[in-house]
Amino acid sequence: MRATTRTRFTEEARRAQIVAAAIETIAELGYANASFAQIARRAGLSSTGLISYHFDGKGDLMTQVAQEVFGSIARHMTERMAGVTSAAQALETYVRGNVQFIAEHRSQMKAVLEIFMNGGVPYEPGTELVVLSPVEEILRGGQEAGQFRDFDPQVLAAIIQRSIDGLPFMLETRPDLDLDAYAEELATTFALATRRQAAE
Amino acid sequence: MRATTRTRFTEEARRAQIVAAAIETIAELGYANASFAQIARRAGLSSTGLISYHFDGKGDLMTQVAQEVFGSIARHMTERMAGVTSAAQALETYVRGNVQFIAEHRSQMKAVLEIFMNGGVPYEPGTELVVLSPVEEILRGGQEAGQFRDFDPQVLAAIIQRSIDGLPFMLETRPDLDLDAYAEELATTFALATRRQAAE
Amino acid sequence: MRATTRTRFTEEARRAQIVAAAIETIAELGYANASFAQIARRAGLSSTGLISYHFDGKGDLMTQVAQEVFGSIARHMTERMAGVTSAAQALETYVRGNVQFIAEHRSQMKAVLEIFMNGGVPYEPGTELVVLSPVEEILRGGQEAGQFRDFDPQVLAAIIQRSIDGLPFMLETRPDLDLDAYAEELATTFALATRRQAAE
Amino acid sequence: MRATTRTRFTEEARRAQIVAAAIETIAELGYANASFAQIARRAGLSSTGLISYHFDGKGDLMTQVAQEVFGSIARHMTERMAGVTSAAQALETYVRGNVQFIAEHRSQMKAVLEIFMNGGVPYEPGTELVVLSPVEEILRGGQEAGQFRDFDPQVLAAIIQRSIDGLPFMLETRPDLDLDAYAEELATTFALATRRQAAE
DNA sequence: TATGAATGAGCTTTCATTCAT
DNA sequence: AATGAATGAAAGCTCATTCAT
Repeated sequence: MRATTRTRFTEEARRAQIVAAAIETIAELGYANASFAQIARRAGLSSTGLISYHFDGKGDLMTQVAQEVFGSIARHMTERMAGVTSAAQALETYVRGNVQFIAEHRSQMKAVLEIFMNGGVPYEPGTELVVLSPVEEILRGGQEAGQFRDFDPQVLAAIIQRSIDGLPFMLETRPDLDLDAYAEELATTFALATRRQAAE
Repeated sequence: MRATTRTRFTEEARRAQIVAAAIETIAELGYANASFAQIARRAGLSSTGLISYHFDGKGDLMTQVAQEVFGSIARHMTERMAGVTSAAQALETYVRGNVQFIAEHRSQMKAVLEIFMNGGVPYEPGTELVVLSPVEEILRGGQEAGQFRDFDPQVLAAIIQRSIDGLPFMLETRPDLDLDAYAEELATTFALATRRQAAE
Repeated sequence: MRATTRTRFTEEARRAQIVAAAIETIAELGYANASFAQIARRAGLSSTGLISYHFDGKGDLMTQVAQEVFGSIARHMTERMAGVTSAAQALETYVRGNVQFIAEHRSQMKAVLEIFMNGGVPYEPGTELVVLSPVEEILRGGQEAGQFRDFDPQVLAAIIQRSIDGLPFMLETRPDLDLDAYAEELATTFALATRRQAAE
Repeated sequence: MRATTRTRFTEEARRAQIVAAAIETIAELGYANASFAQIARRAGLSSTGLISYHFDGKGDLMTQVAQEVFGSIARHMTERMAGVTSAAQALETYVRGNVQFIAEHRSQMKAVLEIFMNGGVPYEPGTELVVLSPVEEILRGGQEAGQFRDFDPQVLAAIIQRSIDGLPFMLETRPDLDLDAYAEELATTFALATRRQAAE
């Protein structure tokens, strides 16, 4: 019994270690250059075969990387979104929370964006990796409660989400970007863009 | 109409054909899978060597693709931006013009974005491919003229440009998206986000 | 004796086998035609990729070939040069020893000469592959000891070394050349060419 | 008639021009890198196809290069060997004449040696490119006339010829080599090595 | 005679994956 | 569970040669 447990733990530890190395590799070299050889080197593995052994192909590894990061974000955001009441507050919290997470996990975000940009996650029907953006729900809620103006929630959600996802790229160009100011700018912009208008 | 005759191509015609095939290939398979073999297949070439014969390596081909598309955009936008007077009008024209161009050249835009996302264009000093985003200039001009509120022009420019660049990807998920409505939504959003506020 | 068993090779054994196959290939086809494909065929490898796997490029393989052969020569000659006293004796021993080695390792010598003729060994500063010709030292020593006549040691060294290096090529034209006679002829020739002259 | 003559002249002029460009190319880049593309570039041709048109393959071109150079040497040497009487004088004249020719035609010699080293001249039975070395004849004549000591003429001829052929390589290492001194050294060396010995 | 586009084979190298141990 | 040697496909690129014009 014990042995099995220990084995199981080791297995998972290995997988986690490989996932971490993959994140590091992709963030550093880009998706295109993130070969198993590079990942193995960073993980201190003696063979790329070990990656194939623990993961069902490259697509599987990338899926695990994405899930790992999305899990982190979800946990991070769930905490912050807890006591929120109004839609405006929810939107601001969402934006600020995301910016903060990205600031603290640059490599992870870079990696997961690289993977998505390159179609690294194989699409399997029924295996929805990403839940529909929570932004859209927030926006829809705000409209139903009469707090937000009339707009297409899907479009505005896309705008907001892409602003957030653009941060890692902006950080490459401007590594010393003031992240509080950036969050502030985003929050203001989307507050103005969503609030009910005086003339309405 | 497509002649199957074994026509002898002139250099320029072949280059144009290969560039077109490259755009098609990248739009269809993504940058990572756009190998010379795939491009040659789509162009009906007997050998990948012909691509190397006409272009000075893969980087050169990608540069040509980018220049071809950017040239198109530039011509398209120059026309539309001609009679613009106010900063607000400039911004709206810019957004609508871009959306229209993307709508009419989905593959081209997809291709050029894939290339840039993957660093497919080799950087040569002095060969600035892209002019600094005109959006930032518009925003800065609007602020100086007292037409726009106070914000970081670089940040807002990034938000706006990314909203526009996101369209090709959105079109993959929602191919029947109402593009006029999309443009309208973008124009409204950024008008609200940039205009001087009453309370200010 | 040659086992056809699909034996698993150890790294070093494979490398040695590939080096041997490379020597065979170069000796047979010349440096220009000694492609990885040809070498792999002679080594019974399923893929040229295996050579890239074991060696860091073609230059590395060629360097290994050269080192292998030079190591052999060095060991062979070190033995023979042991008890030598006079310069004349040293020169004769050097010539005879080299001829004997070449006679017994025709392919190796052919290969290494092809490699050097074609610049197959990439030059890395600090990695001196070949020691400066010992012939020159012998000649210089003989002059200083008053045993040899006055001549430019560098020029005569070049003549002597090229006579020796020419043997593999001569063996191709005359495979049944009497090597003892050849060595004898060389020894005599250079003895006469170097000794102090009566009239001097 | 005229037209034919003119045409024929043009044809030959082209061939000569290509041969000259080939020599230049090989001397500059080495045999391995002397592609038709490089040769065409140096000849100012618009197409490599023109080389294939004028020569029956790469081997043929290389043969023509070799013949061109050998013709030059032959003319150069025939002149100098004219009034020679004794074998010793013939040998000295041969050595000095060759050194002089090499000094004045470094590129040609480099090229022809590169070609031979790399087997660039295809062997066709009956098409003996090189006449048996004149050195051997000189040596044999000297022995028959009782002017030279007893040795294997073929071996000594090889030694002498290789000393001469080694000059272009030596010139690469020591471009400012004193060629008169070199010729002197060679002449002395082989005079000593061939003359009848006192004790004999 | 000359052009230059096209061909197809060849090159070295990298890759994810498999498999005996 | 882990190793590391082996595989075979694919990559970008260069080459000598062919051929319609």
